[in-house]
Amino acid sequence: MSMEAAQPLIDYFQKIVPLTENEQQWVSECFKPRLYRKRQFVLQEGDVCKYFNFVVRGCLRMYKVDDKGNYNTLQFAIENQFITDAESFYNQENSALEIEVLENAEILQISHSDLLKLYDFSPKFERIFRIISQQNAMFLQKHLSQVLGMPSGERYLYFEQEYPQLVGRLSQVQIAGFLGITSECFSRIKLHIKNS
Amino acid sequence: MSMEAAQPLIDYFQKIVPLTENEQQWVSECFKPRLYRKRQFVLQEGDVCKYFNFVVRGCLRMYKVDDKGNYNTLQFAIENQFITDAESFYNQENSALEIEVLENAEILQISHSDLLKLYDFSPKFERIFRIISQQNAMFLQKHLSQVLGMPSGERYLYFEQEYPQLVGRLSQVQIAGFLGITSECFSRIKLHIKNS
DNA sequence: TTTTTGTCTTGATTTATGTCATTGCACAGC
DNA sequence: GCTGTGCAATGACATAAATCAAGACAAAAA
Repeated sequence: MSMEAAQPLIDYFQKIVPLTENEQQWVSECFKPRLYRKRQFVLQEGDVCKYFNFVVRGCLRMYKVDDKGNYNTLQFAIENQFITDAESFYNQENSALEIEVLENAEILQISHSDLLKLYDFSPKFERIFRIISQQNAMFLQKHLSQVLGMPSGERYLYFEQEYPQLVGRLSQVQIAGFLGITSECFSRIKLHIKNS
Repeated sequence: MSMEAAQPLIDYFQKIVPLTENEQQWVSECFKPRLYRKRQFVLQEGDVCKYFNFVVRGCLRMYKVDDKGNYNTLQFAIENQFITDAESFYNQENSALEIEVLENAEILQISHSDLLKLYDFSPKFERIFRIISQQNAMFLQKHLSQVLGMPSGERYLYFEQEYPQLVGRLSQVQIAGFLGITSECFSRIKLHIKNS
């Protein structure tokens, strides 16, 4: 694959720390582009999460299926976002989650061992992935604080406000799974809020 | 304060990456020990989270108070654990959360600017805090996947299994706040599970 | 000792949400 | 044109959980 496949990711990194030609070269070599179609899986339950994923284009979701078959969604990812089961990837152990493609997607993937090589090649990558991990933790912390104990009406408003670019792109069922409510409940809340 | 105040933290770091004498010295100087009494606050809503906190001894919780006055708890922290409002600390903006001391505690605190100095002093600290951030993200991801859409019975079992060392140390109200349920519900669930 | 305080339990009731079933609609494929 | 498919809306009903209230109990304070 040509060098420019990794360009969106290199641009992303450069906003954090400028990279030398050589470092950019390493990024291009370590991150492999891959195309996925809608409904395919980047990660399936029981498998090890082999790659740290960067979305160049498309849309994905990561969720846990519970006993009743509900899709409890932890995260969506669109252009210029990362999506990875942190626990499975860093510990290289079997995952309890799935990552599914919602819209045909182009992904840049780095393996665990290649990421370790990248860290050793330049401390800049340590910094970049420290910051990415921090941002990931911030996102999870914010989301947790919103869904924990909040009534469904507030969760709906929070989603609309926090992720306006996702509202038109996802189905109600998908958003509901992210907020920990059913799609029927979601539908009723929408009606209730418009009327108030 | 004497040099050995930071020793538990240095030991913690050494398990990730061995440190030179000089690096240990920097840790001792950047992290300031502070004593807190039960019911005091390390962070109050509306303030900026000035410090990244490491618990040497004691017990703390971080929570968001909602409209109804519930304590929606994101995290507990005991010996050898970190507790910080990531969003407020990294962005140095006002916090929506509080960090409260549940048992008299000894904390090691580093300011945001001192942490940046530490990063610039040695890339080892980039690595250490990358790994700490990863662990934090893993914890949050796991907790989110458990409380999102899971019935209260399963949340209870999950807590007992995942945090046995906390069960005897926290009150039911405190655990319930972490699981996103009321203490009455928690009490009934306990009864129900023993009988089955 | 008695009082106070906090925690847990238990019951009665209300409320929010889930569940199940049905309908309508838009869209893709034949 | 149909026909299937997926998604959203809505109604009827069931159920889980919150709420409100009371009482038991233990530990700490007076």
